[in-house]
Amino acid sequence: MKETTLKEIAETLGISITTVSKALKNYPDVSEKTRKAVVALADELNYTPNSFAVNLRTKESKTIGLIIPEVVHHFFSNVINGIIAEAEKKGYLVIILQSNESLELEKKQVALLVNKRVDGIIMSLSNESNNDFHIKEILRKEIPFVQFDKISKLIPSSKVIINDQKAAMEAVQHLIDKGCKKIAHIRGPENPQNAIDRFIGYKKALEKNGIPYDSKLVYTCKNVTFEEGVEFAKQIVEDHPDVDGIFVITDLVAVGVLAYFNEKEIQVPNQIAVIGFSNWFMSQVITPKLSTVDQPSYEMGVAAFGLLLEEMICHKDGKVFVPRTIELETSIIERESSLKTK
Amino acid sequence: MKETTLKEIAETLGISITTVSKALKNYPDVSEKTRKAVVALADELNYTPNSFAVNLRTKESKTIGLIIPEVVHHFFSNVINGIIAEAEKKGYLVIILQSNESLELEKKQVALLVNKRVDGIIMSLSNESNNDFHIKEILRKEIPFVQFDKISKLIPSSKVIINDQKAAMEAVQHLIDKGCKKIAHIRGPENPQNAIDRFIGYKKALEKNGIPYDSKLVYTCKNVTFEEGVEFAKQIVEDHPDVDGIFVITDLVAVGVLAYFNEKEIQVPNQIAVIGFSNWFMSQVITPKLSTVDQPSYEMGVAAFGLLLEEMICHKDGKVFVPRTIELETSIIERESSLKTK
DNA sequence: TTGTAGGCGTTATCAG
DNA sequence: CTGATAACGCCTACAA
Repeated sequence: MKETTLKEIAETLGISITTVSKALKNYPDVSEKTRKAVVALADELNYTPNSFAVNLRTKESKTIGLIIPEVVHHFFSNVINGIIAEAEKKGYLVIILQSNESLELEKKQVALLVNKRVDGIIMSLSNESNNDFHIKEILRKEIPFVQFDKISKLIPSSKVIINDQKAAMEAVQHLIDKGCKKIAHIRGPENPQNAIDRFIGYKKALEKNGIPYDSKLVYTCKNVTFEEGVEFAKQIVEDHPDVDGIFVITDLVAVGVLAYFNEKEIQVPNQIAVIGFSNWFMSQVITPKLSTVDQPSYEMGVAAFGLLLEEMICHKDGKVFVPRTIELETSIIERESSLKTK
Repeated sequence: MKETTLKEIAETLGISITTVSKALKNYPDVSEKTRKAVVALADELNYTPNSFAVNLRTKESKTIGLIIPEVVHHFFSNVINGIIAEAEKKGYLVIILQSNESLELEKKQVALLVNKRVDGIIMSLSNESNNDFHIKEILRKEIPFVQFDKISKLIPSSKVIINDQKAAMEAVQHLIDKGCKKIAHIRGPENPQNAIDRFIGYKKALEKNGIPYDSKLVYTCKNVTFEEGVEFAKQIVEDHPDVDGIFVITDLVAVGVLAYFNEKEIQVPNQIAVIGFSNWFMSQVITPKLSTVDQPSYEMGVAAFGLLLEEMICHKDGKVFVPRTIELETSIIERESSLKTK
């Protein structure tokens, strides 16, 4: 299917390409008559500018890249949703890549996007990733860049985050308020900032309430899976039969914990209360319904694109952009799994 | 950040752009000596071809578009995953758009992708969409095109589907085998082909087993939500207290049904057995665990990209491509919600 | 073996 | 008001 070009319109109308281009872009210095003729013919031939050529001229692709660790993930798919919705409103399309929590893949994907000359990149780091060269390279190339969720504090870019420490503290405080005396923590991997911060929040909450911290009560996920939740739940009741509360890094793992307790008929919340993190849809439909920390995922996507857009505009105008950090509010969602009745 | 170009390399080396280009693409007619010099300098300057220029020359963007009704959806996010993984392997990037089940949005998005000159489009139609002009336009423009899941049979393109009729028949047969005598069906909206086919499968299964079809036992979702599941469950027990089995269009709605039954302490499966469709992750962690039809979502994505790639290659070579349909197998997953004990 | 020239389709500058 | 010309960066006949 041949596409119509400016040249064709110009030739059939017997005028120059320049004039056609101007007419279609409503330049003031085109006579009304020729403008109308051009527009009419363009409509008739269904003319649309060749975006490849426009890209080359303007050095813009009106496309951004998004790299996330996992697509099949309630939190991330909500973020994706926020980003693509907002991007589309502003005339940008979004290329999505999944790093699979692999640093190697992530590096390749950054290279792919840089190569593609996307106008900007939004990213949540893989668990393996940190202050690495490939990320610095994005900044060095002056490509507008926003981090969200799993960020590296060392990278001076805009960020969209929540206050993981505070949220975790509130979650643990919630358990304490409900009467828990000995609280275990199933934490995320060593490296990601949010796992670290939630762990710190857990410790701070204990400290604040005069509960001694015991490192034996902390269990560390490798892959943050349902299965790990099942396994750690088992270990916790075996190792520490007197644990009466668990703060879990994320809902998926917490659901594994509940599954084990259901199977073993361990009473939740009365014997052990459980609170998760993220407020997955799933959490409100399982039995018992899971208490959790609500994290505004869609809004994070919207905010991330907003920051990126600001930076892309500055970049285009040759202005200096000062990175900003947006911190969104979280809230405790109180459900059955933490409502002790005694 | 200025990018290095062929021109720069040529100038610093005092040779022509052509030679540089050839050297980098391993043309045979370049002396080993100059080739090495060029490659060395290119490496040093970190040269990568400007993809905008390459796009313009080759008329290829190595990018495909994907339009789906919902991103935050266990089935679709798995398909996305399959598509982007496979695409990346073959050197393609994927732009994702969400139609939100809106025909209007879908039309705009098709236009966006066509405009962007993606090399191909993969799509699952919105519920409102059918044999519409914007889809025909894709074919008219000879853009490689693959439909999956929610397809229009009238559009002559490649397709990746499951046999919804057969799968639904098997699901209902499963309920009958477990002893259900009066089976209700919560179906999807009127328009989408898969809702129609699952409904037909339901009827056929009844017929095959000599159970009279009763249109009053069929409830039609508008938006296919959890809430509709709750509401229809309520209606079903009120309208037909003797219903002993329900076949539900998809797991999300079925989970709503279970939630209502749990709340009202209606025994599942003994009083009413329930079977869903799609095998969401959620289905295996709720109580009771939901029986369902497993649908190979990741594989659908892989297959869809595979067909698209074939077509894109033919298209580039100017060969004729004959659309193909790949039908993937489904299977019944038997869990607690259909395991009557009497 | 190397280089020249033209073109992909659009946009911007500048002269008429 | 209109148009010629160059440029974006790369690719590829074709000529030298």
